[in-house]
Amino acid sequence: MGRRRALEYDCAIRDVLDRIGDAWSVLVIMELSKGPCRFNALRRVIEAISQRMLSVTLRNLERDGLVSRQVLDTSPPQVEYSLTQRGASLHGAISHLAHWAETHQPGIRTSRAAYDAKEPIAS
Amino acid sequence: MGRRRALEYDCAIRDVLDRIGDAWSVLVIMELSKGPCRFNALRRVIEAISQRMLSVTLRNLERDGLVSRQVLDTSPPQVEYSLTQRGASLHGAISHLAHWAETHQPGIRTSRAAYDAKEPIAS
DNA sequence: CTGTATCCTCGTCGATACTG
DNA sequence: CAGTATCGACGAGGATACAG
Repeated sequence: MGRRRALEYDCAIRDVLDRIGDAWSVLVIMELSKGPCRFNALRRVIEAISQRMLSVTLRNLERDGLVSRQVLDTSPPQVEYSLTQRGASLHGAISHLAHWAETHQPGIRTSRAAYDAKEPIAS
Repeated sequence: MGRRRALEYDCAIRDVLDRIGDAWSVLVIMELSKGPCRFNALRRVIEAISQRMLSVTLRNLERDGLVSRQVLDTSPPQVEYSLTQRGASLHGAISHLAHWAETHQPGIRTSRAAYDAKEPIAS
């Protein structure tokens, strides 16, 4: 799955990062945390995602029991995705990290700018 | 910097995940949280990492002000890396996620096994 | 010891076309 | 509407060689 396993070192955290470290999983989780959503509705909200990646991302999340997939018996058939309890729990944990990120983002941006200023693109 | 930016959507959290979502940053932070460490010492601890990736990872962490680089005036010259306060703070946030991971890993493994059992490798 | 530069492989993802 | 299959392009990263 994805990139080569780093080590046995800290399996648990790596498992999670392998899942949410990718570009889209977090966005999907964030969106689903607002409530259930159908496939194409998600596509519209997360504009930049390709059909393939949304499909892959949802399947992986479902596989880990973070998202549940409910086929609605309508015509044409619709599929509704929603966070499971575990998914909601992960959303909470992510929020914690997101809070850290928001708190420290200004400082990080400053650090980056300072660093880049000293190492001028090295052409 | 890795992959294409997803969206403006949730910049802060994406910034962090772009940094720690990769295979090595978390391991480096974990290791440095135990105390300062030199380049090759890190290499030995994180066996699977290539020289190049350790270098790249450390530089990125330094750029974000998460790790500080201290050149020791010895012969031959040595370089000691350590977590900054911000880095230590991030380590705390990661630990929170790691705790979630450890708590839920058994359930996730179970879910995966159940899922995979239903979708037999499709060869 | 602590890196950087180059090359090359291999996985990842977007585009496209097609199915239920 | 909700996907899957195939293909091709791109880029991350390992190996290696070299530099300070």
